[in-house]
Amino acid sequence: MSYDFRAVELKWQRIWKEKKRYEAKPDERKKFFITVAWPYPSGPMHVGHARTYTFPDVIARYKRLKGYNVLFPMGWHLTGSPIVGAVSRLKGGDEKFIRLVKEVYEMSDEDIQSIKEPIDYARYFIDKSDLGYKRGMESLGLSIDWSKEFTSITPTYSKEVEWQYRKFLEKDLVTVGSHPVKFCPKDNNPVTDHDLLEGEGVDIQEFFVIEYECTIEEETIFLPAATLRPETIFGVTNLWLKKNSTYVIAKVDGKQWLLSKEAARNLSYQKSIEIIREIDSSALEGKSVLNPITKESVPIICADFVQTDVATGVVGSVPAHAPYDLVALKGSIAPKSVIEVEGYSEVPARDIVRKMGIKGEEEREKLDEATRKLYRDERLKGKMIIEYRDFYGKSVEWAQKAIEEELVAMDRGTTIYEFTKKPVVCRCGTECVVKLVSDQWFIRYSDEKWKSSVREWLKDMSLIPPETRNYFSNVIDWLRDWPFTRLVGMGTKVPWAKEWIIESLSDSTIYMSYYTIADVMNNASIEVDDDFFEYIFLSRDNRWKGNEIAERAKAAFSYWYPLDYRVSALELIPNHLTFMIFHHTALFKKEHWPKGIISLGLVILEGKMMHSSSGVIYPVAQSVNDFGADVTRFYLLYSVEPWQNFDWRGAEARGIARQLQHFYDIATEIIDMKKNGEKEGNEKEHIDLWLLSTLAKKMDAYMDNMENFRTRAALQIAFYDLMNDYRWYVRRGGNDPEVLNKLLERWLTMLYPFIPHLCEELWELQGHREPISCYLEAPSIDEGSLKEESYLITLFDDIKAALQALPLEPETIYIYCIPGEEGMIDEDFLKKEFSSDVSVQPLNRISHDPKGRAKRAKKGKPALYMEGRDGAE
RNA sequence: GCGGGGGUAGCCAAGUCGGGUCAAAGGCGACAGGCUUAAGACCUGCUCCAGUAGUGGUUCGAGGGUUCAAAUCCCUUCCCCCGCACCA
Repeated sequence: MSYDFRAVELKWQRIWKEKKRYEAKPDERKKFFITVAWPYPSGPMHVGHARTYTFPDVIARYKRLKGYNVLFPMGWHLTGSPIVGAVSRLKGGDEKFIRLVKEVYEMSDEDIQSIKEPIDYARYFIDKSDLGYKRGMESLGLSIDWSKEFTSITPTYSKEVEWQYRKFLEKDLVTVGSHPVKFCPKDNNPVTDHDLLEGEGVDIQEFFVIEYECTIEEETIFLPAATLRPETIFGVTNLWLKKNSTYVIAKVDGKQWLLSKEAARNLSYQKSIEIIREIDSSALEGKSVLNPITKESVPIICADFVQTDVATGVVGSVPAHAPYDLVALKGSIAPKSVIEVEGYSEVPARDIVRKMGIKGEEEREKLDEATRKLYRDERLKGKMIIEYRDFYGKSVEWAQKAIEEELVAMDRGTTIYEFTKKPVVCRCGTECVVKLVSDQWFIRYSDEKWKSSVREWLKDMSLIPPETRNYFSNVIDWLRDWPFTRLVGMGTKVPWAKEWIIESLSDSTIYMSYYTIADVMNNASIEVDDDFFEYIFLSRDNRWKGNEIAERAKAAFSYWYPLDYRVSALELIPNHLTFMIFHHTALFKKEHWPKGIISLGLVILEGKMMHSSSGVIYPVAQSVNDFGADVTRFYLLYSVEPWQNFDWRGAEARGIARQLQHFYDIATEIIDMKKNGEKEGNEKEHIDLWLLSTLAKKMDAYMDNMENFRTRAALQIAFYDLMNDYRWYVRRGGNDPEVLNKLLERWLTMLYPFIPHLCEELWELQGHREPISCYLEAPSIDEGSLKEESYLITLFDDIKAALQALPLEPETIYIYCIPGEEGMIDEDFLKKEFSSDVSVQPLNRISHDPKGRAKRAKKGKPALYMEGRDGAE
């Protein structure tokens, strides 16, 4: 009978919803609380997301089978700028984006018209669109408790975020400082990589600026040379300015600097700059400047290769170690070596220029490469060879730091920021600059005390897969202060600085705690404050004590918390997952710190990365439509373990549909046998005992895998292994309806977490009134039947293998076995299987052995001899 | 550069921690046969090479080593993927 996946799935989804099957309330049972990263609904839900959410569903369903009271909730992450950006692109008539939205996201003109605010766009992808997340999750049959749904901008939740950050302020875990960002001068806003036309992935680099004093028209002017290698200051032979170019004299943080015109503009986003007058570089050629460290006087020289739009437009020249400088000087000034490095002569820059065959300063690509290579070698292996204080013999890295400190101390050094690659262009067409955002707030993850408490807790956490432990530990080590405030996007405002918004990763670190109380809060209309959270989370007595809402929330929190498992992605370990641990340790009592983290791998589509923005996606809605929810779920879990990367291939999904259909057919046959009352209550034969015993073994293995989240291994056992066992049973003549129904009962239970609709349906057809549960106890194991059957299977395989190498049709198969083993050989079965006569001859009763094969018989492995139909062997 | 993961038969992917039972699970694909009016459905078989007997040979990125024995342990080397922070 053809099984209608969709019809049955919709039926059960309706029943689950009507009976509120997955709404979890505290009770006397053991609890299991699992959460998964809430989606950011900025586009369609695709099969990659489907795996992320199906995996915890499988675990949740399994835990329910094991008798746990399970909470598996869901919410929506709306914080941040992409949704806001999408809406402005929609409204601004961005053609490329509108085409994507229409063709891939299936938005109609009306849909687009209806979107006025960012929240409308988010809502569209939550539950309005067929491709939306909530619909996708429901169509997959996820056992989510929707009564606890909320978003990251739900007002009461924002109150919790505010509480969290005020606590941080109190505990001195936040600090204010400055931070460089990519910035569009026209939009007057920071830009993210997604907002860029050009320059995606370009980094911001910190340059050190050395101020060289110079007297110009009787004024003291500083020439700020930007460099990545301040230690080479000992080898500076001259300064470079761009030939015939307009420079300016400007007041920068109280001092007079000479800057290129472009630099003055760019740097005005980092420092206070007041331009005094312009001056052409030619007017400065030949003047000399004072090296602040060596006190030497070196000349200013103009050259073409200087880029006025990079850094300051003033460059220190170190011909011994900088290929550009060496080439540009053309030997007019002798290089001064300051670093000695293995594999190079006294003037390393000359070596590499010769080796790479660089002819002139116009060969920029080669010069850039030479610069990179030389810098790497010198930094890694170089030693300082200058006689200055204790510098001689020290590493380049050490010297760099020492010089920086010294220059800063003598007020001749500072830092500026610059892109690693230019240009960086905003979507609006304007070239971006590096802006130094002052009064940017940071979370002080660098705090050693905080780090060590996180490290301590990490030891006790269950981390899946185990390799992630190391990863976490490294992340904790190199985690720096995190700027958590933004100027754009949706989110919660920083309570003490309302012009700032708390950015998306930073407002989602402890939201799991809110799930525990979300249903209470969703149905209450009260104004909460910090005290409220102090009371329910930390049991600090205050005016909320005795308040009905607060008491209910408190009870729910105490019951559900801590979080048992957080399900997320491998790529979130360097930020979100680690932040979560940090924040919990800082805010909650130790008994409420998260117990485990499962990090999932990514999903690719037919070998390609899926990106909603590129349109390379396979939406969940389509998969469910094409194959059904159970097939989609099964397929997402059967081929690799959750933490491995998964490649979605349509051809394989089709194969699964056939297999599940087949399973359905077998199951209904078994059910019909029972209905027809065939052979009820007979004494159990060997093969019946074998089936139940092997089933019991498989159940053990299944549970061992499920407990360790190896869903793939568990599913392989629960489906394919049992399918093979079933086939073998039937092949061996097994047909006891009672035994088969027992098998099916367990089979359905084991498969239920993976393909719940199909299992519920068959469970009902089998005549059960109650929902599937508690059928995970295995039948007893009859070791004897297992042993006997495996003897026969080995024999069967041997005969098959031998026959394969022979071109004959066997007339008689002679089997020579150790005396006593003959009882395990089912002659009738072998006769039937090989359409041949079978003669079993124990070694002490041999009657026919023309080739003397009997002597090859071993314990557990009989010897064989076969005679063909034509008389010939 | 730093950190993490990985390279297994036509493809995907187990196995590697705890060497042997590994020519190496499972799936997909291909092929053959069966069942059928027919089938993209199902069943059986087969898919490194050789073979008139359950076997032999050569394989697990490359090279070397340890061992009676290595896909599995050690060393060297090549290649691929991911993260490195304001992106959710």
